[in-house]
Amino acid sequence: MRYSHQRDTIRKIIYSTNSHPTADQVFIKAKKIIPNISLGTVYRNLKQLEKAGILQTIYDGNIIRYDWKTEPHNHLKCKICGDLIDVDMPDLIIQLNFEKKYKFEVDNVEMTIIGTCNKHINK
Amino acid sequence: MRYSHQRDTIRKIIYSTNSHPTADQVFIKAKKIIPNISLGTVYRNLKQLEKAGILQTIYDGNIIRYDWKTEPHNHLKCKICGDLIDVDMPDLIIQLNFEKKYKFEVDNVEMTIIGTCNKHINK
DNA sequence: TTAGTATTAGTATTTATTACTGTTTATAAT
DNA sequence: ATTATAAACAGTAATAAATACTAATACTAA
Repeated sequence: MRYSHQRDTIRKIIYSTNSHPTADQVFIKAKKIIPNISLGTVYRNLKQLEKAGILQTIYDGNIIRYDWKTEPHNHLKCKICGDLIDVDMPDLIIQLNFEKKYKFEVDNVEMTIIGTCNKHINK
Repeated sequence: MRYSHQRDTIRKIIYSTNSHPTADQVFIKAKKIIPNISLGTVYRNLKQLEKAGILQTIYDGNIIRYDWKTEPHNHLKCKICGDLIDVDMPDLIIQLNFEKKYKFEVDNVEMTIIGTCNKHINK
């Protein structure tokens, strides 16, 4: 993969946040650095970076978000603010259960836990 | 919610399959019963039936599918044939862990386990 | 039976994403 | 350094999923 200023900018945007931005949000940020960058360029590069294992796509309902964290992990989704919070999960227990019970070879587990994050819990 | 032939047909279509159809797949089936049914009608009624708790939406990647099973459950997704297989999950363990660890009030857990289903495993 | 309103079919619009095309740019070889 | 070449680009058009709109239709309570 040849170097390009646009792709590098897009990568840096993803790597500088934990907010799991959408393609459009990346586009908005990228325009502040490269004003005439094209939305198609953003989509194309996000896809390319994913393919290269440099970032990961996550499905938040029916919209696609991008995450620099490529190790397996899952998300807590706040129903109030919509924030996605990264969590590490011991998938192994689940994995083993299903392989036996359903004769199903597990590759990975996509999990979103929906609820209320600590910002909205008054203790 | 007032009776309508269209809505009842749509409900019956969902309730007669375990294939978790998309809105478009429901539309195709519905047209065989009501040839001039509109796609908008299908979308509107699926949404209405979901709101009424009569069916459930599930996110398969970034596409929306519909399921008559409204009790909490999760899915195994076969990467080869794309089939979604219903599974019951003891969510409670996960739920309790996250509530303590992240101060996060869990409502529900959306989980898809991706891998290979038993149709493709030659034993 | 009728009045009132939810629902409909059909169409237009919106939103997210991908495809296309002529131009630009990174980079390897001269 | 110059050039050749293919990757990448901006800009635009096209596609697909879902929603919004509107005049006509059809439930259902009175």
